[in-house]
Parts: sequence; C-alpha cells; structure tokens
Amino acid sequence: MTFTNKASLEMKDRLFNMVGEEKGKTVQLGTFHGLCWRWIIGYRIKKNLSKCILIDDNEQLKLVKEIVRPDNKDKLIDYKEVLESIQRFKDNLYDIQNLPTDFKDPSFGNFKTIYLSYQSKLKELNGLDFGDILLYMLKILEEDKEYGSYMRNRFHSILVDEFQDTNRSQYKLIRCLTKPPYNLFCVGDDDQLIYQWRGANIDNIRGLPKEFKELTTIKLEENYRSTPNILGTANRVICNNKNRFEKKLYASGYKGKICSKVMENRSSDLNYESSIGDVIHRQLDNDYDEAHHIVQDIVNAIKNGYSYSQIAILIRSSTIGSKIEEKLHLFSIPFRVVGGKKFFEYKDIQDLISYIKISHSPTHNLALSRSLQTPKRGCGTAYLEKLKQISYEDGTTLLESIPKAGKRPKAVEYYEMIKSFNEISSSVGLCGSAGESSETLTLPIFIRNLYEASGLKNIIDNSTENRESRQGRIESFIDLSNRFNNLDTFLDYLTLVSGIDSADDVDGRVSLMTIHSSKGLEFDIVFLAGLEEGILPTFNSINDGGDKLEEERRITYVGITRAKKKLVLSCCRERFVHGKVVRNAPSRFYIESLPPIVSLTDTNIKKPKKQKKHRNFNKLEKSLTTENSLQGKIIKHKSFGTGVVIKEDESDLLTVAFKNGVVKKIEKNEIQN
DNA sequence: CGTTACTACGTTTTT
DNA sequence: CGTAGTAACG
Repeated sequence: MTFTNKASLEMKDRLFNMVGEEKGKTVQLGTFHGLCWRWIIGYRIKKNLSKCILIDDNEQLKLVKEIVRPDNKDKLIDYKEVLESIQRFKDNLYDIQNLPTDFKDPSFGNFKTIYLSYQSKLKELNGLDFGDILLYMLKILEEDKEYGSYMRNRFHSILVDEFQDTNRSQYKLIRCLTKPPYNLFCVGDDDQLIYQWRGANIDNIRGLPKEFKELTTIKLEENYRSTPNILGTANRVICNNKNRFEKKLYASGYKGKICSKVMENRSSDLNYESSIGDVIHRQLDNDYDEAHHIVQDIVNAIKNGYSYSQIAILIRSSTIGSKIEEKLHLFSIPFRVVGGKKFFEYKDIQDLISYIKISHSPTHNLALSRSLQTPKRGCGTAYLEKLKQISYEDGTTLLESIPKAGKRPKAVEYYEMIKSFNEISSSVGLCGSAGESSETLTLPIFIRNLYEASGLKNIIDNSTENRESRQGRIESFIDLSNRFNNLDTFLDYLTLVSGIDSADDVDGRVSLMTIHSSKGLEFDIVFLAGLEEGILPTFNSINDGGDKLEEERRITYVGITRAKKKLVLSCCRERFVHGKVVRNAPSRFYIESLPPIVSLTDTNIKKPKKQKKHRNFNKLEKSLTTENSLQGKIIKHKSFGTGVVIKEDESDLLTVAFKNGVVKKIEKNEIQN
C-alpha cells in the first residue's frame, strides 16, 4: 500500500524488475484509495449491490457550495475551507456527534449541519468521496464479519510504504486488515513527514512499538542513494528540527572521501555560486537567471553522458515553474511537467467527462447540470430549480423530470440523446454482444460519438481561439481512453489516478515537479529551485511558526535527498510572482544547507597559529563582555568585505550576507576587527 | 438566459 | 497573474 500514485508506480516498477512481471502481478499493489476502491467494487458485485460512483474534488466543492451558499450572503464562509474540514474530519475518524474541542470549524458552528447534508447529498448520488472510500471500506470490514475475516486471511503479508504519512483512517484500515501473528511491514521516516496538512498523523508510526508488542524495528541508516556531500547537505538542514528521531545516515555507495574544497564562481556582480564537488549553491539575481542556469547545466550534463530522465527540477509549488518551462522550451529540452495543469482539468475535457458520467450513471446530477448547460441550451439555474421541484414531487430522477418540464425542445433533445447513450453504455467493451451489432463498441468510439452528438465538437471546431490545441487535447483524451475496456474503469481512473503520466511519457524527459510529487523517486541530478523565504518555507508557514516550519524543513529535506549524484540549490533575489516582482531573502533552509566556508581556508590559506589564538581570544572576550550574539552586527571579512550577520550558531559559524548580496557561512575567527 | 466587464482575491502541497 | 464571483445589461 502506498500513499501516492507516483510512489505506487515506482514500487510496481521495482517489483517487476525484481521478480518479473508475471509474478509481480500477483501482488495487490496500489494506493490506499485505489486498493480500497477495487475491493469495494468487488464486494458490491458479490453482494449484488448497485454501482456507486466516485465523487471528485470539483464535485465535492460543488456540493458544499450548494449547501452553504443559501446561508452565506455575506460570504463569511469559505467553501474550500469547509470542504477541507470535511476531508480532515474523515481522515481523522472524528465522530459527528462528538466533535473534538479543537476542531477548526470555518463555518462558525454550523459544521454538523453542513456535514450531514453533504453526506445525504452524497447518498442521493450513491457517491463516495475520497475520504468515504476508506470509511466505507472500514465499515464493511467491521460490520460484515464474514467479509472481514475473509479479508484478514486474504493476504500473506501487508507492506505499507511511507508509513509516516498515513492518517488515522488509513491506520485503522491496516489494523482491520491484519491479525495475529502479524505479518505487517511498515516503512517510514519521520523526517519525510510532509502530509500533515492532509491529516497524516505522526502518532501512527511513533505508537507502532506500543501497539504491536512483537514489533521488530530495523533502523535503516545506511543510505545507498546519495553521495556523502549530498547526504551531508541534507543532514545540515534536517538537524535543525527539534522534533525528530535521532539518526545518523551514512552513505554506503560512495566510499570516497568527502570533498572539502569549496569552489567559487561569480558570473556577474550579482550571480554567485559555490560548490563542494557534487553540491552546488547558487544565488541569482532573478528567476530568469535561475532558469537559464538550470537549463545550461542540463545541456552540459547531457554532454557528459547523463540522460534526461535522470534529471529533475524540484519546486515547492507548481506556480513558480513557468519561467523554467519557458527556458526548457527555448533550449528544446524534452521535459514533462508533473502536477501542473493536468489535462483532465481543462474545461473542454471536463465538459466531455460530464457527458460520459451522465451517460454512465443517469442519476449523477452534478454531471447532469454541467452537461445540460454546455453547450448552451437555454437552461439556467431557474430551469434546474424547476427540474428539482418536479423530481421532488414525482419521486423521479432529475434526468427523468426533463420531459415532464415540457416546452424545452433543446432540453428534450438532450434528454433523448443521454437516454440513448445510457442504453448502450454498459455494452462498451463487450465483444459483439451489443444488441444486433456484431461489432465491438469500444470506449474511444463511444466517446467520440458522444463528443459529436453532444454538440461539444461543434463548439470547438467553430472556435476561433486556439482551436487546434483544443482539438488536440480532445484527441489525446480519446486516445487515452483506448487503454480501458469499459466506462467504469475509465471513470475510476480519471478520479483516482488523474494526472499520472503514461509510462512511456516519462522516458527521455527531464522532470519538472513539486517536491511533494517527487517523494519516493530518485534522480542522478536534482535542481532544487526557488529556495527563498516566502516560497520554501511558504509565506503562511513563516507566520504560523512551529509545526508548519518544521514541515517545510522536511519538505526541503525530501527534495535534497532525491539526488543521487549531483545537487544544485538555488535562490533568487527577485522573482515574478502573480504578476508582481517580489524580493525575498534566501531561504533559511538554503542558509542551513550551506557548507561551512572553513574548508576554503583549510585548503587555501594557512593561517598563522598565533593569529588564530589571538582572534579566538578576541571572540571570547567579546562574548564575555558584550552581549552574546553577533546577529545583526556589521562585520568585515578579509576576502569578502563588509556584511551583516544573519545567523550565529553554536559551533562558531556565522551566516553572513555580504554587501554584494552573497550569503555565506564563515568562521567567527575570520572576522576582521 | 447569457454575456460582458468588472472586482476581489489569494496564492501550497494530493487522494 | 489567473480565476472565481458578481453586477448590470442586452
């Protein structure tokens, strides 16, 4: 069981490489949500229960708005926040009758009402949202004793990856799927806990030894992935977290000694870079320069025999990736953007999907309202209200109320069309069994017909603006559907696995992605870009302090440790965000990750011992006579000139921002008096 | 009902 | 900057 789709793919890859595809396929492997959904489908078929549908996040938000909007004239309630609370509520296995006192309720005390009507709306749709997938699975495991015991005996062993990121409901699920003697194998690293905002609960991993008395803990301190310098950089950062298990990682793959020579390079007055062998720190004037350097480095790396697929550019949030994208384009470097705008999210695709959904499940009212209104059929909110009224009075579905509402030729036309597609929808993928026809109705054919009949094709073909790319997107979408046998699996894929690249897409491309989506992956060369205060750590986490900052630091740590051979950390003085130039200080994590400059003086300048003693004495004197901290003081360095002390740490290291903007770590005794 | 033009806004991260 | 929401008009 994995946490993200990406991790699941990676796991599958490694498993197949290890034992071969045939054997590997006998393992049930997937995300918590993916596996549970698979089991739920199986269960409901076995019990002869009707199909339920998955509700994606857009649809969730729609429901919340429907519920909250009428009582929210003054717009005090944030719909997204309410949805968020509902999700956290489910993740944490809270009890609606008994909300915890510290429960953050953005609806000012109305949460219970909102939640209950949200759930009843889901029930009307016969739908499950993400949280419900796990909750429903738990429910049937507990309530159906026979099934529960069947499931507990079903697996020889269970392996949970990234255990630190599990939330309460996932934890309980694991408990319900296992029994003594436990054959449960959990892999986790508390330093990589980066999903707390999504309900991940550190107590899950911390409490494991207590809950399972027979638990054997194996510390994995030997790191096979990264070079010593990369590992050192990671450690310099993560050791600043107060709240963590102590562990000392060492690099086993590289017995060579740690490079101590700091190389420096200044390409202009503002752009500056230092490196210790395979770790490069780079400060730049702006995000444009940053992108330029990254791309330049990639070109060189390719010349030196690295492959595109082994290079990744990691960023905190997908919003800062556009400059880098532009540059990659400009240099014709093949790349893929992971976690950016997924093409399922384009309006055209969503429109088409809503038609597929309503054809598949005629009770899907969310899909109905969307599809009915695009293309325009003169049916707005008033008409939908009328439909609701009829369906309420007559006890029919919304769809079936359309002919009863009368005098709407376009709506009736829509109704007839959906009905006809609905009739054939279940025979999609069945060989020759579709009525009189002996031809197989494939998914792509079905979708293409729907695309034309709905009128969507007309809109796009007659559009003036970027018609070709819109048509192209639709074509790729239809193309993608070719990989699925029926509507069920295709629609499930769209909500559960949306945005995943097809495997062949990954080959031979540089990856540009968020640090979050890079988790569990590794690359020869990693660029960690945008290491600035306000970006990483995010603006919010800085103000929030404590917990959130530590999570930001862990995110940085995860980013650094994706690198196997080379790591480039960069920050910019100026960056273009939301149409504005913003100036940010170098990230505190950038500063923490800097190698101590002391190694430079070690190799280059032999200092007379006397002088050193003298300086030390001065320092001592200073610390005794004046206030303890040098922070904020202006100092002078023999080779770097004047600067301001940003930070002082216990081991006599000062982080100094020099006049030219370069940030460095120097030894205290290098200060000129 | 649908379109346009404007304002406010907030800005992670994922199943 | 893009987008979501709204007010006003055709």
